[in-house]
Formats: sequence, structure tokens, C-alpha cells
Amino acid sequence: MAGSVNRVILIGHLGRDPEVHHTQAGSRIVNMSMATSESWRNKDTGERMERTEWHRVVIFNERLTEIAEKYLRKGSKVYLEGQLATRKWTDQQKVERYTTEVVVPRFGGALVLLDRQQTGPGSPSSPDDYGTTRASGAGGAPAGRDPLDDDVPF
Amino acid sequence: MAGSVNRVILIGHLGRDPEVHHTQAGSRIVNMSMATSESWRNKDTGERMERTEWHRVVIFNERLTEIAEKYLRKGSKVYLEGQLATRKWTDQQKVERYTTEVVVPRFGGALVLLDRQQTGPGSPSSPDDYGTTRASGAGGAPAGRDPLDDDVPF
Amino acid sequence: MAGSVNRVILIGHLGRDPEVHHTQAGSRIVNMSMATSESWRNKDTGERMERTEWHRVVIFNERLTEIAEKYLRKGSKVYLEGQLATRKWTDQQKVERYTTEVVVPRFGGALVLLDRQQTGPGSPSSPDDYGTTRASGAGGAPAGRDPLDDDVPF
Amino acid sequence: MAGSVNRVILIGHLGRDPEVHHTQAGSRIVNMSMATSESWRNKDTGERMERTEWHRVVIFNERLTEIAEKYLRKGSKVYLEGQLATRKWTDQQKVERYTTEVVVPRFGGALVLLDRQQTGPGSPSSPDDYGTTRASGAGGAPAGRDPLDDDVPF
DNA sequence: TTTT
DNA sequence: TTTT
Repeated sequence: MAGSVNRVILIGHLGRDPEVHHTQAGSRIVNMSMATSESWRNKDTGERMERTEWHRVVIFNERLTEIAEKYLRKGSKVYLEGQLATRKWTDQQKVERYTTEVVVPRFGGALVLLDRQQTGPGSPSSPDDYGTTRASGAGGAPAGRDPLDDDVPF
Repeated sequence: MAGSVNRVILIGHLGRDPEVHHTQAGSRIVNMSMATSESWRNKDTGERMERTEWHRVVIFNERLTEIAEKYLRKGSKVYLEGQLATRKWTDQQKVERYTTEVVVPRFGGALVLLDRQQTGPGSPSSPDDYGTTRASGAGGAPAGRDPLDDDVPF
Repeated sequence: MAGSVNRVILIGHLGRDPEVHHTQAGSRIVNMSMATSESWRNKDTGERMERTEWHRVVIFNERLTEIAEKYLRKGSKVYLEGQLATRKWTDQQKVERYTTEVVVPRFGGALVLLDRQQTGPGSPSSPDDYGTTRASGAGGAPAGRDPLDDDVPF
Repeated sequence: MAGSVNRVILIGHLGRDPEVHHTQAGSRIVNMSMATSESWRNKDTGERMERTEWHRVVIFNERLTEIAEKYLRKGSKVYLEGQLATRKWTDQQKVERYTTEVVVPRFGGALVLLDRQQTGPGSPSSPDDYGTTRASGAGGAPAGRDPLDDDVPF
């Protein structure tokens, strides 16, 4: 179809550590579970209500998989740009199922860290390395779309 | 959770006429099936590939349900702003299932007609009426967010 | 024109405290200066480059002006949704000038606090008040679009 | 600054043909003037009001400059993703001036044709060529972000 | 004028 | 499963 647009923008927290997988072809794929929630007050009772939405995120963009693996952990707060994709699968009872995911494609999307995540296992081992890598990776403009390694801003 | 954002932006075509439902409380709810697609060329074979994605859309915003009912038909091209919501249901085999939808909430979201849809049943009967209604409804700025009936632009 | 969309999404920091103004009609208007920046590495020299962009923000949305006044300060990190507007003015030399602003309109837009801003003059005086007000205001889903005071999420 | 986002999304019409420029380094740059507008009804008089906003657009993304040059004309309706950038210049009276533009950067942004533009001078000469080129360029998913020449969708 |  |  000509002229389609499919965009998702999320700001939320990771419900658990990102899961890193590797394809046979050698590329890294990251799966994450991300929560957004909205709260409101019940008009009648005045009670505070909250609804949490869980999003399955799959990152194909190589640079962003690297950033996700290095810097994201359970609880991390992130800004994410991706697109909707629903895939079909068959469960153990041979029933067809559908799962909708927010996909960050190989060429596109964005991922921005919105907090200072405490370093943990798998985090950069030295402050210097950490700082440098962050600066050129997650710490700049939205990774994956911007000319971080170029010499012009646009 | 504080500081969440959950946004979806789609431009695509309706796969069928919108379905209009009414709640017991009297509000109108519109369900739509919307397709987006992307195309690319296979590097090796040079073959043109295409992948179509289908989105379940649910509109709660009253003004936008009205516009959808009046002006949208199978094939209509629209711009839509909503949010992701996954709901759980139980199928006839008592198996828990999940369906993800793009929800246009009661207060928020947007819907913009991107084509001049052929008039059909339920459409305005005269060109003049059609033009006027479109102008004050779907044909202006994104309905549902903008002060179409106010006297200031912002 | 039928079918327009005009959206701006920013995540950045305030360069100074928000300025609060009041119209003759009694509504509050907030002006803010917001910085976004992107960084990249010069390919030849390996030098780290950075470009900061300054955005003039004007908030008309009543609830968001209240949140901005109460919780935002110089240095605050925020997510903001608005629209572009360029206004014409005449300087002291009678020369016509144009200024482009990011406007958060009366009915629409969004503002989300992304940090815990240190409380300062004008901030809520007690933790309890602070927490409660935040929870029902800036601390929920994007303020200004969501049914924070309703009893249904959508 | 770490963690910035600067995004603009527009749907509107071109006020005139795109202007194509070439840098000394040989890259193509396209300048466009794009209108969005919103309409509303004056509460008191019932009068229909309309406000048109003009946006200066500058495209650096090579593929998108090519599409803009080939397919866009005065009146074309487009979906555009870019970022805000304000540049300083000095007028003939030596007065410093600022102009804000919507920039589609070299690596990023998107441009989608939303109408079938009448072919004109500079357009593809045959329907076949036109169709094919459109299909692989502007007519697919948002150009500039998607793997149009790859063999996987994500 | 922010921030890292 | 996150967060406030």
C-alpha cells in the first residue's frame, strides 16, 4: 500500500532485564517488557485508579541492541520509538495465536535512556569506559537515527 | 507509574466499513480494521516484497466515533492517533487469549481523513451539506484535540 | 485546509524557570525555554561534537499551565507535545520579525515530568501535599489528554 | 545533553514547487514551504474560522531529496517527519535574525506522499516508470527509515 | 539559558 | 514484571 505510516512512541519502565538473543546469521536481537501506566481519579468515589499496560518490545537495530544490552536493566526508564507488528504462532494445543509487538526495526526507531541506571553485572566496568560509551551511544540524541559518528548534525 | 507515554500514529486504509456499537450507557464505540504496509526490494533477487500489518482500532472519543460513522468506509485512508491497549479474553475452549488494540480514548487521540471518500449510505446526501459537515468535522485539523468549536485557535 | 496535522514532540531541559502570565480574561499562560541537543563524533578528528537547540514553548492548556507553574523549574527534564506556530511582530526599528514557538494549545498537547525536581520556592511545602498533587497531576499519564478525573481509563 | 528528543510530524500541502540546491560537496538539499491549517467555529458568531501555519522545510536525507525533487509539486499533500532547528542570520541592515525550520536530517526523518500528484515537468515520463519508481520510493513505507532495499521487513 |  |  502506498503511503503508510506505523509508529509507536513509549515512555515507560522495563519490567525485567532485557533478553539478548543471537540469530544464526550472527545478529543480536533484544526482547524487552516495558510498562506504561495511566492513573485517574474515580469521579464518584474519589478513589485513585491505575491501569498498567505491558508492551513486548523487540529490537533489531544493531546499535540499539548494543545499548540495550549494555545499559538497560529491570526498572530502567526509557523513551522508545518503534512500529507495531503482529505475528502468528501455534501453541502446544495446535491453536493459532497472535502476539502484537513493538518492533524497533534494523534501520530506524529510537531508544533514549531517561534515568541513570545503577550499574550492575554486565555493565561497563570502569567509569571511564562507561562515560565514553554512554556519551557516544545512549547518552546522545535518540540513538539509531542520528549521525552520532558523523561530523555534521543534520 | 509516573511519567508514562503511550502513543500510536498510523496512516493506512480501512479493510472494511467501521462497526458501530452502543454501550448500555448510550455512548457510541467504533471498531475498525486498519492496514499499513511497507515494501522493500530483496537484495539478492531484486524482487519486490511487501508486508501488510493489520491493526484493530477502537474509538471511544465521541466526536471521532461520529466522524468515523459518517465519513469512513472500507478503503478510506486515515491518519489516526491512539494508544496501545492489550485486553485478555477467554475463548470457547476456555483458553486465555490476548488481543492488542489501538485505542482512541474518550479524551484524546485524533482522526484525520486523508481522501475524499465516495459517499455511501449514511453519508451526507448533498454535496453542499457534505462539504460543510466535512469542513467542521473531519476535514479540519485533527478532530478530537482541537478547538473546532471555540473561537480561538490555541 | 482539510486533513492537516501539526505535532511537535520534545524531551529536554528547561533553561530557566517557567514564566507565568495572566490574560485579561483571567487565564494563565506559561512561557518556557527548553533545550534539546544532539551529539556526534567527528569522523576525521574523532572529536566529540554537540549542538544544542533552544525551543520557545507557550502553554495555554489550563491544567498544564498549573503543573508547569507548580513543578517545573530551571533544569527540569520534561516530555512535551505541542504544535508549531509562527507569530509576526514588529521590533523597535519597525522591522517585521517572526518567531516560531511550540504551542501547547488550550485543548490538547501533553506535558510529562521526567525527573524529580528539587523543591524550591513555590513548590509544595509538604511531602504529602507534593506527592498527592503530583500523583493527580503531572505524575500520571500525560497530563492534558487523559481522563485523570474520570472513572474509566479510555 | 543526554536523552533529548526533537521530533516534528506534519501533514500538509506544499505552497510551491520544492527548491533543489546542491552543495559544493555534491549533495542535494531541498527546501519546501508547507502549510498546515486548523479550523474552528466561533462560539459567539458561529462563524467558521481558519488559521494557516506555514513551515519552512529543509531536507538533507539523500533519498528523500530525490523523492521530493521527482514527485513533489506545488499542492502536493505529504506526511513529513523531521526536527526543529533555528538558525541565525544577519539581514541587510546588519540585524541578527532567527529562522526556525523543520529539518529532515541526513540519517533519519520520513516523507510520504499522500496524494497522486498530477505529473508535470520533471515527472517520470511514462506511467510505467512512474508507477515503478513510486513503488520503490515514495509510495512504500515512509522513505528514509525503512529497509526498502533489504530482504527483511524489520 | 538546560543537560551530560 | 516496572514505576509512583
